[in-house]
Amino acid sequence: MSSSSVLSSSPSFQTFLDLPLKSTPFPRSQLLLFPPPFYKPTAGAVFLCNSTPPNTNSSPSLSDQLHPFSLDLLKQTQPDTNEQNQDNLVLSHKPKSTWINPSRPRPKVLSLNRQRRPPLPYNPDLTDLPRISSRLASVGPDEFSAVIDELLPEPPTRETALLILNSLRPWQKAQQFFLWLRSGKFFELDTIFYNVAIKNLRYGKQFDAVEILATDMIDSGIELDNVTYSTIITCAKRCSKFDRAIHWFERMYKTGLMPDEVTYSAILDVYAKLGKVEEVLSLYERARSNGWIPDAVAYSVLGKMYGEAGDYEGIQYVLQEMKTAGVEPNLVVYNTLLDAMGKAGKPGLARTLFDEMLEKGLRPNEKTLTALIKIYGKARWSKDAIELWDKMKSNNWPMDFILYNTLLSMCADLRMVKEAESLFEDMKKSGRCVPDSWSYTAMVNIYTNSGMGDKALEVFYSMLDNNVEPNVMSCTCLIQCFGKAKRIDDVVKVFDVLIQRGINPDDRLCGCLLSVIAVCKSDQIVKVLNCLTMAKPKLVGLINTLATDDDDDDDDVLKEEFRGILTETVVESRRPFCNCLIDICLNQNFSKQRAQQLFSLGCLFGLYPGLHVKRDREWSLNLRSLSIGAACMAFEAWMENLTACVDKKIDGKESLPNLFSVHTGAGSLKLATGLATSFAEYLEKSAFPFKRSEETPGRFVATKQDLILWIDQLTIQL
DNA sequence: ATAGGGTTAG
Repeated sequence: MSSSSVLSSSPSFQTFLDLPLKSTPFPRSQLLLFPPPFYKPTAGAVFLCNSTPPNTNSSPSLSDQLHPFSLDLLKQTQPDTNEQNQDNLVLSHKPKSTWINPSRPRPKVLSLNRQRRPPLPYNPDLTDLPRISSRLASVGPDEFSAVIDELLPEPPTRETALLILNSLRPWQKAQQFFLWLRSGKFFELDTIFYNVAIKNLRYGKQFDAVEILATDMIDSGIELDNVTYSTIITCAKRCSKFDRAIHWFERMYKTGLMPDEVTYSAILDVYAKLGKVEEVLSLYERARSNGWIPDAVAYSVLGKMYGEAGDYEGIQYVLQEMKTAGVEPNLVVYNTLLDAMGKAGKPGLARTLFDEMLEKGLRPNEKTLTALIKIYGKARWSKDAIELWDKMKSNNWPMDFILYNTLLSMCADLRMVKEAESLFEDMKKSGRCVPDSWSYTAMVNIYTNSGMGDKALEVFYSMLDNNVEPNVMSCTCLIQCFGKAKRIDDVVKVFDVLIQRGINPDDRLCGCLLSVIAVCKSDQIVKVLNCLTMAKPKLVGLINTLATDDDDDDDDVLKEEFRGILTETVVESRRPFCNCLIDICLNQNFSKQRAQQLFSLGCLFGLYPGLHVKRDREWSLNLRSLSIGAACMAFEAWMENLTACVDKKIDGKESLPNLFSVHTGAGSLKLATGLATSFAEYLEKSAFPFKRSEETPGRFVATKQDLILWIDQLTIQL
């Protein structure tokens, strides 16, 4: 999971727990350290003339100059209405495309001409090359030097050396060969040699070595050109050293070299990967006003960025910009935008885009189809998914193992058991794709989702027989399934396999074990607790604390113990932990007070955001994503609150809304039994005045009158 | 067959 979603999912949690904040890749102040461009200013680049020479930090940076520019844009496109202002704010970041061709020319940020490659000289002694290459490819690191000497008794020509260098993998060989060439001094190693060497190091993600080479170039006075910079920047990006990528980009301006569009798109992608949408847009617009006609690659970068942000308006903006610039989307752009549409939750528009792409005569590839299948699966559009699958077969569109696995996962989500089985057979017969742990896990998932535990176990064992390493998810699915079926011995059996195989039980799996403990009979609990002791002993300790009645002053003990566990738990498992622990307290007859304490700690730690919604006419309680026990605790706490509210406002009842509602959700395919049913049962057993809504499944309502009447009765009873 | 940028699965 990405760090940004960790940050955004529960901000308040971090405050309370004093979690170490996941730091952004580098501080904003560094991000804004663009170089002071000191290249010869073009006409109209007035403010650039005033910038001081390089190597001082006091001059206005390019981004300082860009910053007000983006603020200007914000002002120009300020939304004129205040409805949906959240969405419009996003829109307002996107400049209108009429921006090109402004009255005053803007200072240059990129060169409109790509760096050209000199034509290659004809080289007659390339005939030996295959022999040399294949030999070097097969030789181990220890003999490498000796084999080079043997294969190249005569110094190679410059061209042969370049060809060999280019073909060497892994990076250690390329590095060795490069050093051999350098020490041999057969000819001067120019920029091209360094560029090829850097590219090879990039394959091996050796960014430190890349920087050493680049520094070496600088020290030796070898020119760094656009190819050098774009390779360094993309290497930094692939190694997640975004600050270094920006450092080298800045250095270009400092040394007076203009990036061309390749380098420029590379840096756009760096900012995009950092989620710096505004910076990307400023750079994009700035280059546009320089007369840049971006190509498909640049638009793919923009599209991907908006996809990651789930920003539908942004995707539309990209499409519009392409039209304005007269750029036709190619297959990659379509693939990116389709995926982006999926991430923005727009399956219908993805389908339309796909149709448009077909109409243009483009043939989808594996990635296109993977994106679409994922979207249809997520949207639960089984009809469209099956239709697409038929089309894939009849058009003989390409399949790869990722697409197979995506199809299998979709079948699991949509409970398409038959289809999954035939796909799985297809895959085995295809000859090209061998089922991997992902495929087997999808099959396990399919069977466990449908309650077919024995079938799932069968697939699980066939995975082991085929020497495919099971992953933790397959174990989690099985444990969940057997837990629901109260087959505790099978739960333990699966857990044992996991331990034997040395698979690390992750937080999800521990959450699953907790949920098993919540539902199993008391004489079975110890078996599961034994598993949990191996997986996460602290949770067993916490359960012991919960089993002990609170003697008034150990409130903080529980709080600190729980906090300690949550701090080291991944975000997406924190709420499930709390849910399950509450269920354990209630189902295993620990004191109810413990369940209440857990719930309020959960609220304190920000695990249950957005529980209450107050509108003028209706106050509601959103119990979706709570377990039944947690839902009851939340509901009772809410009722207590409402009672206090009504009592306080005894003279001003008009400030209360007319309607109160509780939402449990109707229960998706995945949670077939659903919270709604359990909550309805709970309400029936209690005297609370809420009734099931006739119109909306998963909704329970009470009027203000109901509530006041109920409270009055309570008072009389007391 | 000799150097650079973008797209695929819980």
